[in-house]
This record gives sequence, C-alpha cells and structure tokens, in this order.
Amino acid sequence: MVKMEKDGTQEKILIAASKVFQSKGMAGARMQDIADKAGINKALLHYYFSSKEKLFNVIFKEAFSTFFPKINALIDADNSLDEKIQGFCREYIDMLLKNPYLPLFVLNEINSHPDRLAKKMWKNQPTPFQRFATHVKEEIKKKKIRAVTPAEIFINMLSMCIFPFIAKPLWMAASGMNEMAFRNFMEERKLEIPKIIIESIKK
Amino acid sequence: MVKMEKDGTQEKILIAASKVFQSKGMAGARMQDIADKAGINKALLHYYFSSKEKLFNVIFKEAFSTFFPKINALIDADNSLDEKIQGFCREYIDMLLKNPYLPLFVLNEINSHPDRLAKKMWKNQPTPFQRFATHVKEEIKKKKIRAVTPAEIFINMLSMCIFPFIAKPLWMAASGMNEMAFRNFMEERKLEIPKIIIESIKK
DNA sequence: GTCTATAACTCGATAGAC
DNA sequence: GTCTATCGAGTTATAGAC
Repeated sequence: MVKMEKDGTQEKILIAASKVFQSKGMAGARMQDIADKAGINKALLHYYFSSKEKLFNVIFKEAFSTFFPKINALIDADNSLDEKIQGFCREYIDMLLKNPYLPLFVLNEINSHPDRLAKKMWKNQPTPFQRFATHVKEEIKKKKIRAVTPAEIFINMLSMCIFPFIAKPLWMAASGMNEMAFRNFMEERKLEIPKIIIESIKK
Repeated sequence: MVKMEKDGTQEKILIAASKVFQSKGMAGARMQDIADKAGINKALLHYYFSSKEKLFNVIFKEAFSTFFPKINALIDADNSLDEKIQGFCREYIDMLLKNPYLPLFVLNEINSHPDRLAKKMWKNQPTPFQRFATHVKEEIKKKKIRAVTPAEIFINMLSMCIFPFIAKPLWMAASGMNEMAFRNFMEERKLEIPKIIIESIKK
C-alpha cells in the first residue's frame, strides 16, 4: 500500500500548476515556479506527475471541461429558446467572473494544437452548437422567430460573453475602468446581451 | 559601407519570424524554427537581429500597429454614427481575414505584460474608445438614439468582429465549417454585425 | 513522501573561417 | 553576408539519501 501523502500535496500542486499554466501557457510555465508556489521542490513534482507534459494535460483537461459542460447542460435544458439564451449568458458570465483567465488559456492551447481537438472532443455526438441549432430551426419552422442562421446567434452570444474577458487589460486601459467597474460592467451584461440577441431574432 | 545583402534576407526573416511568433508566442517560438522558415541559419539571424527579444519587439510593434491605427482612422472619420459602425466592421473584418492570428497574438502579449501597455500606448490623448464615446453621447443628446452606454456598443462591436477569429479552430470543429465556409461566414458578418448594433441603439 | 545533488538536454548566443 | 562548430545558461528529469 502506498504511503499516504502528509498534507494535501497533490491538491496543492494542482492549484499551483493551474495558476502558472493559465497565466504563462505551456511553453512559458516553469516547473520551478510551480514547485515554489506549491511550497515543495521540483523532484517532488516529478514524483507526483512524471513530466511537465503530463501535468499540463491534467490541468488543461480540467480547464477545458470547466469551459464546456456548463454549455451542454444549459443547451439541453427543456425550456424555451429565450430562457436558454438568458440562462446561458447569466451562468456563463458568472463562471468567467470566477475564472477570468480560462478563455485565453483554452483558446490558446487549441490554436497551437488544432489537430488534437475536434474528433476527440465530441466524438460522434452532436456538438453543443449543433443541438442549439436544432432548437433554433424548430422555432423558425414554427414561425416563432425570423429565419436566422443559427451559427450567427450562437457565435454572437459567445463573442459578447467571452471577448471582454480576453481583452480585459486592453479594455481597462482604453476605457479607464478599474477591476470593480469591470465587474459591474459584466454583471449588467448578463441581462443586456440576451436582450440584444433576442431582439435580433424577433419577427 | 556595409555590404548589400545578397537576397532580401532581412525581409525573409521578418516574414518567417512573424509567422512563428504569431502561432507560437514569444515563449514557444524557436530561433531555429524561424531560421529554417527563412531558409538561413541561426547565426545569420543573430547577425541581423542581435537577440530573440529584439526580433520579437519588431514583430510585435508591427502587429500592434496593424491591430490599431485602422481603428483610429475609422473612428475619427467625419461621418454619421451608423456609417462609422458599418465602416468599422467592414474594414476591420477585412483586415482580420488577412491576419487571422493577429488578435490572439496581440491580446496574449498584452495579457502577459499588462504593465507595459496603457500609459505608453495612448499617452495623454483620448483613446479610440473615448473618441467613439464622445460621438455616441452627442447622438444621445440630440435624441437620435436611445440612452445607451457607449462602452456597451463599442465592446459588442469589437467582440462580434474579433472573437470568431480567436475561436476559429474550436468553432470550425464545433460547427463543421471548413476554411471556405468560415470565410463566407465572416463576409456575411460584415453586414450582419452593423445591423444588430444599429438595431440595438434605435429609439 | 520528501529532500539535495546532479545528469541530460534544449536553446539562445558567440567565435571564427570563408 | 553567410556558414559550421561550440559554448554556456537555464530547464526538465533522475539518482539516491533520509
């Protein structure tokens, strides 16, 4: 039987690694830096996670699945299209307020390795977007909304929720907002974004 | 007098460096990789640009000024607010179609060095956003549009134009679009985005 | 499980011939 | 201007004591 770790060492490593990888990326992160932040040394890091790449993969998978399954739940909920849109913006912005570095981290990694995405992620199931599109098409058929491209609504919603977090430092410099003002700004957007989206698909 | 370079070596280096830095970032880029892409060796690279950091700065400055001055010109043009919005989306998406990696590259760098931005960039002049805001406020005073927050319109416009490029590989995987379909999608958005923005500020 | 010490390696940078 | 060869700093990863 393996000896129990004294303290929550593994946990401390994961927390430290998450911070370092999210702010520096895979290439810029240093094992020494992670060890320091976790209050241990490099050797112990390798004892728990045999290589930098293995450690990174653990962190990335967790980040990716924070970035997504919420989407799934929100999109599959058995409610009206308006409620889906409202629920999505509210929940998603809330999650991003708690994890502001997530989008840039995840999208970066996907951009540098576009190959190992796609087929792996949603295997042969319909993607969240495709299931959203199905709902939109039904509404069009029922003449509840105008004949829009589902892709357009979906990407507009994602864009307006996520982009401000990606451009946050630039935006704060350009607009003069501080942390608090940015937070309030995004709180308001939880209601403003759905209004715009819903307005844009009305008959 | 310095001997003339045989071929456009410096030019070849800049092109290669731009590609490598934009796809890998500062930390992930390799001088060897840049040299290979430029068809030369590392030593010659250092002969032209004495260090990796110097080379990076040249590339970044160019990227940053491609990302911005267009905004200035479009926002300062002496035309109506509607025309400004339409012109911005058309010109900006056109630029991004030619430089699809630009946003992620620039925003990444800004995120990893938020300090050395801001005061440097617009010194004591009003930022593009602030000048846009002035125009919006005038329109509100004239009762031409409803009383919106200028920040909201501006960030929505930027979000919908830029985000699809940042999320491109993910979006292509999720939606099933290929390169051609993505291009067409963005072409349509040059008209669709202004419609949504203008609709959202109408009285 | 945790540490110190060090091996093995990657990569930016330089020396020096042509 | 351009090349080959190599150095040396910085990093990941391992050996081995406790």
